[in-house]
Amino acid sequence: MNSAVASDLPRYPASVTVDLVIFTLREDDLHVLLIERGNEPYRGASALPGGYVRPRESLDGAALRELREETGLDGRALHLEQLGAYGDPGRDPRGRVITVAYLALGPDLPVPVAGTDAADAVWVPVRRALGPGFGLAFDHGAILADAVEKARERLEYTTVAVSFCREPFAISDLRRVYEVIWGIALDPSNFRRKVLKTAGFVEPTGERRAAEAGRPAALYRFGGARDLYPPLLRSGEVAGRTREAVPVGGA
Amino acid sequence: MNSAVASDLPRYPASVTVDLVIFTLREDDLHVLLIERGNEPYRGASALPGGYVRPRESLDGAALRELREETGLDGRALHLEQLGAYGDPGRDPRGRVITVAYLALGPDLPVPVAGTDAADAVWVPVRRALGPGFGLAFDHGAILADAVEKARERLEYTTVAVSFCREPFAISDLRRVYEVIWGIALDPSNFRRKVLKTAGFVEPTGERRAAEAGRPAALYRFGGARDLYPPLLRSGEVAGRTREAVPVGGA
DNA sequence: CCAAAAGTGTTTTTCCTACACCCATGC
DNA sequence: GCATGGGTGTAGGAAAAACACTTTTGG
Repeated sequence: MNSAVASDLPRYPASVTVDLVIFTLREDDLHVLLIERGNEPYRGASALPGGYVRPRESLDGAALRELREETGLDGRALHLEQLGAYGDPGRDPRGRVITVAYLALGPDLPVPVAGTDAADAVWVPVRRALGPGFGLAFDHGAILADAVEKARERLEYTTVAVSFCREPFAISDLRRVYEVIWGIALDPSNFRRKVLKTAGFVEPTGERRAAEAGRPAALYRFGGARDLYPPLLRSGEVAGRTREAVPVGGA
Repeated sequence: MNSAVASDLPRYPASVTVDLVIFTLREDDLHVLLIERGNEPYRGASALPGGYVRPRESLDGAALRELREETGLDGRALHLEQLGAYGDPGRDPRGRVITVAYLALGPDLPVPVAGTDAADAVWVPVRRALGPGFGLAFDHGAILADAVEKARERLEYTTVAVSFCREPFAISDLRRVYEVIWGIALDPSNFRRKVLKTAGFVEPTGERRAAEAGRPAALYRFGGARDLYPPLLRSGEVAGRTREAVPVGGA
């Protein structure tokens, strides 16, 4: 009640964790890194990687550390942003645990290395992780669904799609990111024009890539721009070529 | 280090608070509700209203309760959404306190009533609260700056601007919301067309409002739509009529 | 009548969409 | 050659921007 003052000593002890939603593209499908829980509660169930925020650690710092521990990757190499805080009273049966969820996006990452914390971590197609009968631990299903929607939205207004591509990449690689995450097919020529016209989205390396089939593709690297202006809106879908979208409850 | 498992008992006790950034428009200026701290630390400094999340309370629930306590208003009447979590180790000298910030938007709200928790709460122009020499407590300056940027962004893609208008309102009232928060002048006729063309943004009441000057304005109420598609982008500024923007470090 | 704000109409420009077509490579 | 994906050209349309103009009120 004395909240307007908020100067009493800290009260109502709780634990604070970070949980990571690490997305990558594997075999033209959106995958999320999940670990299998070895202890109660939810023993044997899959969960998002995460852990406690340490006493002298910032939230971002804890997320970076967990990312390094789980994937062996430097967080500065991939896109990392806060999704939001989740703190429903019943979300952890052990007591009051608030978690701060982070969204991480990276190019086709290596299968987690044995010997690390992430020995039991696996890449799971998001479609399957959100499907019926999968049963993610805690409220991680809701967090994952929010993350998918956030990622879709970020593709519209920012250049984060390049985080999924290893440099150098072709325009079609970038297009595939949009198609897989949005679950729709895009017109290759219009997509290309849009990307090239947006200053700072990509810049040519001058190289080309040997073709599996067809003409070799010119290669690009990230151009440094963060925002997409004007945005690349989801509406521009090609009729009749709709991909299967990851089903998520309406935004 | 055992973070991949994350099944140990809760550790590293911390306190969790919610802080509210409550925005309203007063005299064609964006204002934020601030309280004066009566206790250490930061005694005498201004701070965002907020308080501890109680043991059996959700984060959203705590935000709604604080909002009611601070403003006497029902949170369902205004727009309320989570901004994010802030948890740098040094942000509260008393110990480990993580705060979850919320953004609340409402029409010109009454001056807080004496006798409540908010007796010492006042509306402060955001420009002044962020200006030099104001010195908000804790990291509330950073939270406020983030809130301003978030609000600006929300105006582009959603219909939240109506949250600042008391119904029924004129199109020009709505336009003023955009102009004040974005700090730019908009073309009245183009703005009008855009709003009326967007299905569900506003609907006519049939009434008109007596004019202070000029022709009486037709009145509208909210139309129920949440998203703006296509968005109302900030670029559409009228040259030469730039308003003073609230200065905030680049997005 | 004048000032001021509401509201309409119209032209220009910019961007998106659809789709036809050419290019470069492997087989 | 021909299949396959990369890449260019272009016509049509939707929407935003710029701005001239009309309407309705109070003085």
